[in-house]
Amino acid sequence: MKPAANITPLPDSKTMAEDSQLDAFLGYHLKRASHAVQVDLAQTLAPFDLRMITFSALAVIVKNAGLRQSQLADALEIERPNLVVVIDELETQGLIVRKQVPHDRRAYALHPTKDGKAHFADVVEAVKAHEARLFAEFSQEERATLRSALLKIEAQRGMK
Amino acid sequence: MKPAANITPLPDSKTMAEDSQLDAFLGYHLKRASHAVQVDLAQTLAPFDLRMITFSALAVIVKNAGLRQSQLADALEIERPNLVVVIDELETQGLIVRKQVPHDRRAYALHPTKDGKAHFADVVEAVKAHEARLFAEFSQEERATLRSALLKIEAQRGMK
DNA sequence: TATTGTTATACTCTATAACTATA
DNA sequence: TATAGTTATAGAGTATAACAATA
Repeated sequence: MKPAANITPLPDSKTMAEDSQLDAFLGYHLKRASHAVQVDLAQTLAPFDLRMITFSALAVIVKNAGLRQSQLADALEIERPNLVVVIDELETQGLIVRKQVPHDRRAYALHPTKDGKAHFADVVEAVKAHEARLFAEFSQEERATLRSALLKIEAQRGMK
Repeated sequence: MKPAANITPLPDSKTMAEDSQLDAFLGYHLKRASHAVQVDLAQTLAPFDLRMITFSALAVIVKNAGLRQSQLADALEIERPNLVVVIDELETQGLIVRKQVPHDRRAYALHPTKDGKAHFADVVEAVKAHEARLFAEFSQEERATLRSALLKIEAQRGMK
Protein backbone atom coordinates (compact mmCIF):
# COMPACT_ATOMS: atom_id res chain seq x y z
CA MET A 1 0.00 0.00 0.00
CA LYS A 2 2.78 2.41 -0.89
CA PRO A 3 1.79 6.02 -1.50
CA ALA A 4 2.09 7.28 -5.05
CA ALA A 5 5.66 8.42 -5.64
CA ASN A 6 5.95 12.16 -6.07
CA ILE A 7 9.16 12.61 -8.00
CA THR A 8 10.68 15.90 -9.03
CA PRO A 9 13.76 15.14 -11.18
CA LEU A 10 13.58 11.52 -12.47
CA PRO A 11 14.36 12.05 -16.18
CA ASP A 12 17.13 9.50 -16.60
CA SER A 13 15.97 6.45 -14.65
CA LYS A 14 13.43 3.78 -15.37
CA THR A 15 11.36 4.76 -12.37
CA MET A 16 7.65 5.25 -12.60
CA ALA A 17 6.65 8.83 -13.16
CA GLU A 18 3.79 9.97 -11.00
CA ASP A 19 2.21 13.30 -10.56
CA SER A 20 0.98 14.80 -7.35
CA GLN A 21 -1.24 17.24 -9.20
CA LEU A 22 -3.28 14.56 -10.97
CA ASP A 23 -3.21 12.38 -7.90
CA ALA A 24 -5.02 15.12 -6.02
CA PHE A 25 -8.01 15.08 -8.37
CA LEU A 26 -10.80 12.75 -7.36
CA GLY A 27 -12.06 12.73 -10.95
CA TYR A 28 -8.81 11.22 -12.09
CA HIS A 29 -9.11 8.31 -9.69
CA LEU A 30 -12.79 7.97 -10.45
CA LYS A 31 -11.96 7.43 -14.10
CA ARG A 32 -9.18 4.94 -13.41
CA ALA A 33 -11.26 2.96 -10.94
CA SER A 34 -14.21 2.94 -13.30
CA HIS A 35 -12.06 1.74 -16.15
CA ALA A 36 -10.59 -1.07 -14.06
CA VAL A 37 -14.06 -2.26 -13.13
CA GLN A 38 -15.30 -2.04 -16.70
CA VAL A 39 -12.42 -4.13 -18.01
CA ASP A 40 -13.12 -6.79 -15.41
CA LEU A 41 -16.85 -6.69 -16.10
CA ALA A 42 -16.29 -7.05 -19.84
CA GLN A 43 -14.28 -10.21 -19.17
CA THR A 44 -17.02 -11.47 -16.90
CA LEU A 45 -19.72 -10.88 -19.50
CA ALA A 46 -17.85 -12.14 -22.57
CA PRO A 47 -18.61 -15.85 -21.96
CA PHE A 48 -22.30 -14.92 -21.92
CA ASP A 49 -22.08 -13.00 -25.20
CA LEU A 50 -23.07 -9.79 -23.48
CA ARG A 51 -21.49 -6.36 -23.29
CA MET A 52 -21.96 -4.01 -20.39
CA ILE A 53 -24.63 -2.07 -22.22
CA THR A 54 -26.55 -5.15 -23.39
CA PHE A 55 -26.36 -6.57 -19.88
CA SER A 56 -27.68 -3.33 -18.43
CA ALA A 57 -30.48 -3.15 -20.96
CA LEU A 58 -31.44 -6.77 -20.37
CA ALA A 59 -31.49 -6.16 -16.62
CA VAL A 60 -33.92 -3.30 -16.96
CA ILE A 61 -36.13 -5.15 -19.45
CA VAL A 62 -36.31 -8.26 -17.28
CA LYS A 63 -37.40 -6.22 -14.27
CA ASN A 64 -39.65 -3.84 -16.22
CA ALA A 65 -41.24 -6.01 -18.88
CA GLY A 66 -43.26 -4.07 -21.41
CA LEU A 67 -41.41 -0.78 -21.17
CA ARG A 68 -40.83 1.23 -24.33
CA GLN A 69 -37.47 1.94 -25.85
CA SER A 70 -37.61 5.59 -24.91
CA GLN A 71 -38.19 4.63 -21.30
CA LEU A 72 -35.24 2.30 -21.43
CA ALA A 73 -33.07 5.00 -22.94
CA ASP A 74 -34.06 7.36 -20.14
CA ALA A 75 -33.38 4.73 -17.49
CA LEU A 76 -29.93 3.91 -18.83
CA GLU A 77 -29.23 7.52 -19.74
CA ILE A 78 -28.13 6.68 -23.24
CA GLU A 79 -29.24 8.31 -26.48
CA ARG A 80 -32.06 6.62 -28.37
CA PRO A 81 -30.02 6.07 -31.51
CA ASN A 82 -27.42 4.13 -29.54
CA LEU A 83 -30.10 1.99 -27.97
CA VAL A 84 -31.31 0.66 -31.31
CA VAL A 85 -28.28 -1.55 -31.91
CA VAL A 86 -28.45 -2.75 -28.32
CA ILE A 87 -32.06 -3.84 -28.74
CA ASP A 88 -31.26 -5.38 -32.12
CA GLU A 89 -28.46 -7.37 -30.56
CA LEU A 90 -30.59 -8.67 -27.70
CA GLU A 91 -33.43 -9.53 -30.06
CA THR A 92 -31.12 -11.35 -32.48
CA GLN A 93 -29.83 -13.37 -29.54
CA GLY A 94 -33.41 -14.30 -28.73
CA LEU A 95 -33.26 -12.73 -25.29
CA ILE A 96 -35.96 -10.11 -25.81
CA VAL A 97 -38.73 -9.31 -28.26
CA ARG A 98 -40.21 -6.08 -29.60
CA LYS A 99 -44.01 -6.11 -29.39
CA GLN A 100 -46.42 -3.60 -30.86
CA VAL A 101 -48.03 -1.30 -28.32
CA PRO A 102 -51.87 -1.45 -28.61
CA HIS A 103 -52.77 2.22 -28.81
CA ASP A 104 -49.56 3.72 -30.18
CA ARG A 105 -48.28 2.20 -33.38
CA ARG A 106 -45.08 4.22 -33.20
CA ALA A 107 -43.87 2.54 -30.07
CA TYR A 108 -42.50 -0.89 -29.23
CA ALA A 109 -42.83 -2.61 -25.89
CA LEU A 110 -39.81 -4.61 -24.84
CA HIS A 111 -40.31 -8.01 -23.26
CA PRO A 112 -37.77 -10.58 -22.13
CA THR A 113 -38.18 -14.04 -23.62
CA LYS A 114 -38.14 -17.14 -21.45
CA ASP A 115 -34.57 -17.68 -22.62
CA GLY A 116 -33.76 -14.08 -21.85
CA LYS A 117 -34.97 -14.39 -18.29
CA ALA A 118 -33.10 -17.66 -17.75
CA HIS A 119 -29.93 -16.31 -19.33
CA PHE A 120 -30.10 -13.16 -17.24
CA ALA A 121 -30.48 -15.19 -14.05
CA ASP A 122 -27.21 -16.96 -14.88
CA VAL A 123 -25.37 -13.82 -15.90
CA VAL A 124 -26.39 -11.85 -12.88
CA GLU A 125 -24.82 -14.47 -10.64
CA ALA A 126 -21.56 -14.08 -12.52
CA VAL A 127 -21.74 -10.31 -12.21
CA LYS A 128 -22.44 -10.60 -8.50
CA ALA A 129 -19.34 -12.75 -8.18
CA HIS A 130 -17.37 -10.18 -10.16
CA GLU A 131 -18.50 -7.43 -7.78
CA ALA A 132 -17.87 -9.56 -4.72
CA ARG A 133 -14.34 -10.17 -5.94
CA LEU A 134 -13.62 -6.54 -6.81
CA PHE A 135 -14.99 -5.23 -3.53
CA ALA A 136 -13.82 -8.09 -1.36
CA GLU A 137 -11.77 -5.78 0.82
CA PHE A 138 -14.65 -3.38 1.38
CA SER A 139 -16.73 -3.57 4.53
CA GLN A 140 -20.48 -3.17 4.26
CA GLU A 141 -20.09 0.31 5.66
CA GLU A 142 -17.47 1.23 3.08
CA ARG A 143 -19.71 -0.03 0.29
CA ALA A 144 -22.61 2.03 1.56
CA THR A 145 -20.43 5.11 1.87
CA LEU A 146 -19.00 4.65 -1.62
CA ARG A 147 -22.46 4.07 -3.02
CA SER A 148 -23.91 7.24 -1.54
CA ALA A 149 -20.89 9.24 -2.70
CA LEU A 150 -21.32 7.97 -6.26
CA LEU A 151 -25.04 8.75 -6.21
CA LYS A 152 -24.28 12.27 -5.05
CA ILE A 153 -21.89 12.74 -7.95
CA GLU A 154 -24.37 11.32 -10.44
CA ALA A 155 -26.95 13.78 -9.17
CA GLN A 156 -24.72 16.65 -10.29
CA ARG A 157 -25.57 15.88 -13.92
CA GLY A 158 -26.73 18.96 -15.70
CA MET A 159 -26.59 21.10 -12.56
CA LYS A 160 -24.19 23.61 -14.01
CA MET B 1 -32.83 12.81 -2.12
CA LYS B 2 -35.49 10.29 -3.11
CA PRO B 3 -34.46 6.64 -3.36
CA ALA B 4 -34.41 5.10 -6.81
CA ALA B 5 -37.88 3.93 -7.72
CA ASN B 6 -38.18 0.17 -7.89
CA ILE B 7 -41.13 -0.43 -10.13
CA THR B 8 -42.58 -3.78 -11.04
CA PRO B 9 -45.41 -3.21 -13.60
CA LEU B 10 -45.02 0.25 -15.23
CA PRO B 11 -45.40 -0.64 -18.93
CA ASP B 12 -48.10 1.81 -19.92
CA SER B 13 -47.18 5.04 -18.18
CA LYS B 14 -44.54 7.66 -18.84
CA THR B 15 -42.83 6.98 -15.56
CA MET B 16 -39.11 6.49 -15.31
CA ALA B 17 -38.09 2.87 -15.42
CA GLU B 18 -35.51 1.94 -12.85
CA ASP B 19 -34.00 -1.32 -11.92
CA SER B 20 -33.17 -2.54 -8.47
CA GLN B 21 -30.75 -5.12 -9.85
CA LEU B 22 -28.52 -2.61 -11.62
CA ASP B 23 -28.92 -0.16 -8.80
CA ALA B 24 -27.34 -2.69 -6.48
CA PHE B 25 -24.12 -2.84 -8.46
CA LEU B 26 -21.45 -0.41 -7.36
CA GLY B 27 -19.77 -0.71 -10.76
CA TYR B 28 -22.88 0.66 -12.41
CA HIS B 29 -22.84 3.78 -10.27
CA LEU B 30 -19.10 4.06 -10.63
CA LYS B 31 -19.49 4.26 -14.38
CA ARG B 32 -22.30 6.78 -14.25
CA ALA B 33 -20.53 9.00 -11.75
CA SER B 34 -17.32 8.81 -13.75
CA HIS B 35 -19.13 9.74 -16.93
CA ALA B 36 -20.82 12.72 -15.29
CA VAL B 37 -17.46 14.01 -14.07
CA GLN B 38 -15.81 13.47 -17.45
CA VAL B 39 -18.52 15.41 -19.25
CA ASP B 40 -18.11 18.31 -16.86
CA LEU B 41 -14.33 18.16 -17.10
CA ALA B 42 -14.46 18.18 -20.90
CA GLN B 43 -16.52 21.37 -20.76
CA THR B 44 -14.05 22.84 -18.31
CA LEU B 45 -11.06 22.04 -20.53
CA ALA B 46 -12.58 23.00 -23.88
CA PRO B 47 -11.86 26.75 -23.54
CA PHE B 48 -8.20 25.85 -22.99
CA ASP B 49 -8.07 23.64 -26.08
CA LEU B 50 -7.30 20.60 -23.98
CA ARG B 51 -8.90 17.18 -23.65
CA MET B 52 -8.76 15.12 -20.51
CA ILE B 53 -5.93 13.02 -21.87
CA THR B 54 -3.87 15.99 -23.09
CA PHE B 55 -4.45 17.73 -19.76
CA SER B 56 -3.31 14.65 -17.88
CA ALA B 57 -0.24 14.25 -20.05
CA LEU B 58 0.65 17.92 -19.69
CA ALA B 59 0.27 17.66 -15.93
CA VAL B 60 2.72 14.78 -15.72
CA ILE B 61 5.19 16.42 -18.11
CA VAL B 62 5.14 19.72 -16.23
CA LYS B 63 5.88 17.96 -12.94
CA ASN B 64 8.31 15.44 -14.40
CA ALA B 65 10.21 17.37 -17.05
CA GLY B 66 12.48 15.22 -19.14
CA LEU B 67 10.61 11.96 -18.82
CA ARG B 68 10.38 9.64 -21.82
CA GLN B 69 7.21 8.76 -23.66
CA SER B 70 7.25 5.21 -22.38
CA GLN B 71 7.41 6.51 -18.82
CA LEU B 72 4.49 8.81 -19.49
CA ALA B 73 2.50 5.97 -21.00
CA ASP B 74 3.17 3.89 -17.90
CA ALA B 75 2.20 6.75 -15.59
CA LEU B 76 -1.08 7.41 -17.37
CA GLU B 77 -1.68 3.73 -18.03
CA ILE B 78 -2.37 4.23 -21.69
CA GLU B 79 -0.89 2.31 -24.63
CA ARG B 80 2.15 3.84 -26.31
CA PRO B 81 0.48 4.09 -29.72
CA ASN B 82 -2.31 6.18 -28.26
CA LEU B 83 0.16 8.48 -26.59
CA VAL B 84 1.74 9.49 -29.89
CA VAL B 85 -1.20 11.61 -31.01
CA VAL B 86 -1.45 13.16 -27.56
CA ILE B 87 2.19 14.23 -27.66
CA ASP B 88 1.77 15.45 -31.24
CA GLU B 89 -1.19 17.53 -30.17
CA LEU B 90 0.61 19.13 -27.22
CA GLU B 91 3.72 19.79 -29.32
CA THR B 92 1.70 21.36 -32.14
CA GLN B 93 0.10 23.63 -29.55
CA GLY B 94 3.57 24.67 -28.43
CA LEU B 95 3.01 23.41 -24.89
CA ILE B 96 5.76 20.77 -24.87
CA VAL B 97 8.81 19.78 -26.92
CA ARG B 98 10.41 16.44 -27.77
CA LYS B 99 14.15 16.51 -27.13
CA GLN B 100 16.71 13.90 -28.08
CA VAL B 101 17.98 11.86 -25.17
CA PRO B 102 21.83 12.00 -25.01
CA HIS B 103 22.76 8.32 -24.71
CA ASP B 104 19.71 6.66 -26.29
CA ARG B 105 18.86 7.86 -29.74
CA ARG B 106 15.64 5.85 -29.81
CA ALA B 107 14.05 7.84 -27.02
CA TYR B 108 12.64 11.32 -26.68
CA ALA B 109 12.58 13.36 -23.49
CA LEU B 110 9.46 15.41 -22.99
CA HIS B 111 9.79 18.96 -21.67
CA PRO B 112 7.15 21.60 -21.07
CA THR B 113 7.74 24.92 -22.81
CA LYS B 114 7.48 28.21 -20.96
CA ASP B 115 4.07 28.62 -22.56
CA GLY B 116 3.16 25.09 -21.57
CA LYS B 117 3.95 25.73 -17.93
CA ALA B 118 2.05 29.02 -17.91
CA HIS B 119 -0.94 27.51 -19.70
CA PHE B 120 -1.01 24.58 -17.32
CA ALA B 121 -0.99 26.90 -14.32
CA ASP B 122 -4.13 28.56 -15.66
CA VAL B 123 -5.85 25.33 -16.60
CA VAL B 124 -5.19 23.65 -13.31
CA GLU B 125 -7.00 26.46 -11.50
CA ALA B 126 -10.02 25.89 -13.70
CA VAL B 127 -9.89 22.17 -13.02
CA LYS B 128 -9.63 22.79 -9.29
CA ALA B 129 -12.74 24.95 -9.53
CA HIS B 130 -14.48 22.19 -11.48
CA GLU B 131 -13.65 19.67 -8.75
CA ALA B 132 -14.60 22.08 -5.98
CA ARG B 133 -17.97 22.57 -7.64
CA LEU B 134 -18.60 18.87 -8.25
CA PHE B 135 -17.64 17.86 -4.74
CA ALA B 136 -19.03 20.91 -2.99
CA GLU B 137 -21.34 18.79 -0.85
CA PHE B 138 -18.54 16.46 0.24
CA SER B 139 -16.86 16.94 3.58
CA GLN B 140 -13.11 16.53 3.79
CA GLU B 141 -13.66 13.19 5.45
CA GLU B 142 -15.99 12.05 2.68
CA ARG B 143 -13.44 13.05 0.07
CA ALA B 144 -10.71 11.14 1.83
CA THR B 145 -12.92 8.09 2.16
CA LEU B 146 -13.93 8.22 -1.49
CA ARG B 147 -10.33 8.69 -2.53
CA SER B 148 -9.07 5.69 -0.62
CA ALA B 149 -11.94 3.57 -1.92
CA LEU B 150 -11.11 4.50 -5.51
CA LEU B 151 -7.42 3.76 -4.97
CA LYS B 152 -8.34 0.36 -3.58
CA ILE B 153 -10.38 -0.40 -6.68
CA GLU B 154 -7.61 0.79 -9.00
CA ALA B 155 -5.20 -1.52 -7.20
CA GLN B 156 -7.30 -4.50 -8.34
CA ARG B 157 -6.03 -4.06 -11.88
CA GLY B 158 -4.70 -7.30 -13.24
CA MET B 159 -5.23 -9.13 -9.96
CA LYS B 160 -7.41 -11.81 -11.44
C1' DT C 1 16.92 -10.21 -28.96
C1' DA C 2 14.67 -6.40 -26.72
C1' DT C 3 13.10 -1.63 -26.55
C1' DT C 4 11.43 3.17 -28.28
C1' DG C 5 8.57 5.42 -30.89
C1' DT C 6 5.64 4.97 -34.72
C1' DT C 7 2.00 3.57 -38.26
C1' DA C 8 -2.03 1.34 -39.36
C1' DT C 9 -6.09 -0.44 -37.94
C1' DA C 10 -10.23 -1.79 -35.57
C1' DC C 11 -13.63 -1.91 -32.17
C1' DT C 12 -16.38 0.33 -28.71
C1' DC C 13 -18.74 4.22 -26.70
C1' DT C 14 -21.01 8.46 -27.19
C1' DA C 15 -23.38 12.27 -29.54
C1' DT C 16 -26.02 14.87 -33.15
C1' DA C 17 -28.81 15.68 -37.26
C1' DA C 18 -32.25 14.19 -40.04
C1' DC C 19 -35.53 10.91 -41.66
C1' DT C 20 -40.34 7.87 -41.33
C1' DA C 21 -44.41 6.90 -39.45
C1' DT C 22 -47.29 7.88 -36.52
C1' DA C 23 -49.82 10.85 -32.93
C1' DT D 1 -46.32 20.25 -34.17
C1' DA D 2 -44.50 16.72 -31.40
C1' DT D 3 -43.01 11.98 -30.44
C1' DA D 4 -40.98 6.96 -31.20
C1' DG D 5 -37.94 4.61 -33.42
C1' DT D 6 -34.50 4.63 -36.91
C1' DT D 7 -30.49 5.70 -40.08
C1' DA D 8 -26.28 7.73 -40.94
C1' DT D 9 -22.37 9.65 -39.32
C1' DA D 10 -18.66 11.51 -36.65
C1' DG D 11 -15.70 11.99 -32.82
C1' DA D 12 -13.48 10.18 -28.93
C1' DG D 13 -11.24 6.35 -26.25
C1' DT D 14 -8.94 2.05 -26.22
C1' DA D 15 -6.40 -2.01 -27.96
C1' DT D 16 -3.27 -4.99 -30.88
C1' DA D 17 0.05 -6.15 -34.57
C1' DA D 18 3.87 -4.90 -37.00
C1' DC D 19 7.51 -1.89 -38.53
C1' DA D 20 12.15 1.02 -38.41
C1' DA D 21 15.76 2.59 -35.75
C1' DT D 22 18.51 1.68 -32.06
C1' DA D 23 20.21 -0.69 -27.98
